[in-house]
Amino acid sequence: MKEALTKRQNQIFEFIKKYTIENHKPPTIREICKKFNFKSTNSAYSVLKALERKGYIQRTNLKARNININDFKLDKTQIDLKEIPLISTFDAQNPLRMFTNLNGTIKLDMKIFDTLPSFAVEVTDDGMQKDGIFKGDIAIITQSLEIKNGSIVFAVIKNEGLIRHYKNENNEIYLIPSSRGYETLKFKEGDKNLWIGGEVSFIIRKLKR
Amino acid sequence: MKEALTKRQNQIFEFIKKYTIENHKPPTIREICKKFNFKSTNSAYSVLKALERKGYIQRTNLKARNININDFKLDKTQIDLKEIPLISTFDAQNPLRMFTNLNGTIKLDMKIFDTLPSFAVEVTDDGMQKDGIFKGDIAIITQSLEIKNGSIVFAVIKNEGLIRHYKNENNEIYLIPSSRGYETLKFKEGDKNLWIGGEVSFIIRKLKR
DNA sequence: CAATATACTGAACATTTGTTTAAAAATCAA
DNA sequence: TTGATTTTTAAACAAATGTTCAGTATATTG
Repeated sequence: MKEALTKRQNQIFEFIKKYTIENHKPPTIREICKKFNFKSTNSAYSVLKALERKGYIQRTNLKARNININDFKLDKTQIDLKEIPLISTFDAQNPLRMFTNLNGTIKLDMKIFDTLPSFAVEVTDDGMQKDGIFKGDIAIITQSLEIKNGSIVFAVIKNEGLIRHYKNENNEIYLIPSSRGYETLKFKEGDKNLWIGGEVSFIIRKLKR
Repeated sequence: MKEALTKRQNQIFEFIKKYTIENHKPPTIREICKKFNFKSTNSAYSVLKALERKGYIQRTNLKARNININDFKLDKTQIDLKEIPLISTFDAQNPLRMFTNLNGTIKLDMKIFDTLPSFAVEVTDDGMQKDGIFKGDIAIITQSLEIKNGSIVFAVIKNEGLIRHYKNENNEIYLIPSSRGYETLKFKEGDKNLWIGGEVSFIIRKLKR
């Protein structure tokens, strides 16, 4: 169990968490000072040292904005929402166009959906049923640079969107379903007809009715 | 419509997004240089200027780690949101007690979660895997007066919570799993050891990692 | 072709940001 | 009360980080 925080330490810790969630980066020491009307940077600095000693944050000396919050994902006090587009039209050749013709947006509670999602899309077939992903589910997609083999991705092929397992081998991209009755698709890397939107980070399914 | 990015600009833009997602803060210019083996900070710097001019990022002069990705804007309005408790202890004899010892709350966007949910609970076993409900999923429960046979319900038996199919026949309540290896449970109607919390209206599953 | 944008290097410079030291006041527990 | 810890101020310094200028090379476009 971590050592308890003083009132001031907790105030500053909460501020750091809130700032980080809202701004996608931690505050500088001087920004903390401004928030709490500190006249000296050492006011905030010494509290940071205490927070680090007690195990709430980790820092690297001399690096700007280098407060790393421990157990960031277990945080239950913060309520923060991110609004992401729900896309409904698909265009592999021009992915940006998909974001101009939306089916509205969804607000997600970042306490639960904690991977900086990029957009949402409705699952259009049962090709991944074996993985518990069904037609009609809403898939939350997180864009990432490197996608590992085996990851479940959202792919756009021409004007169709699909959820499939991803495999890249010898510059060939395979989109592999998990259920029978669906074909594995094969593409050359760089094929303009294929756009990998990102990894599926969450599934939301409506059950009732 | 945003102006298209060059290959290099896109590489760097993707790197910034990935870094930000993984580190909860944007990279410094020198960190970008290191990633791409640039010898001069201006190599990255000039690309940042291009990304800003094309509307993909926003920056503030002279601030460390001040790349703001335009897609990542958080929304703080609370319209159409409902906050529900996430329960983690179970007590069939005294259900109200479960709501005093919470594991926090979740905010749901009522555009998606549109059935007046009552509370949320983590799925504790794989007894409903055939229905695509896995251990670790978050189940959103909606209380309702009439529960039809076949509905998927959240039931509390003594001090344990379960997701099962519901069946009421001849004043006997059956809790039926969908996967092999799990037993059907049978109760007399009115049994104090059983509390039906409501129907499962949504399932949220984290996939990545 | 010329003009323009992109992609980089190199070196200095400016500003922000983190760090240290010294000290005073406030708080809290023994 | 006494002593330890916390909180805060103040000032100077060190390091990181962003910015600018000058220049080369390559591709792209009209």
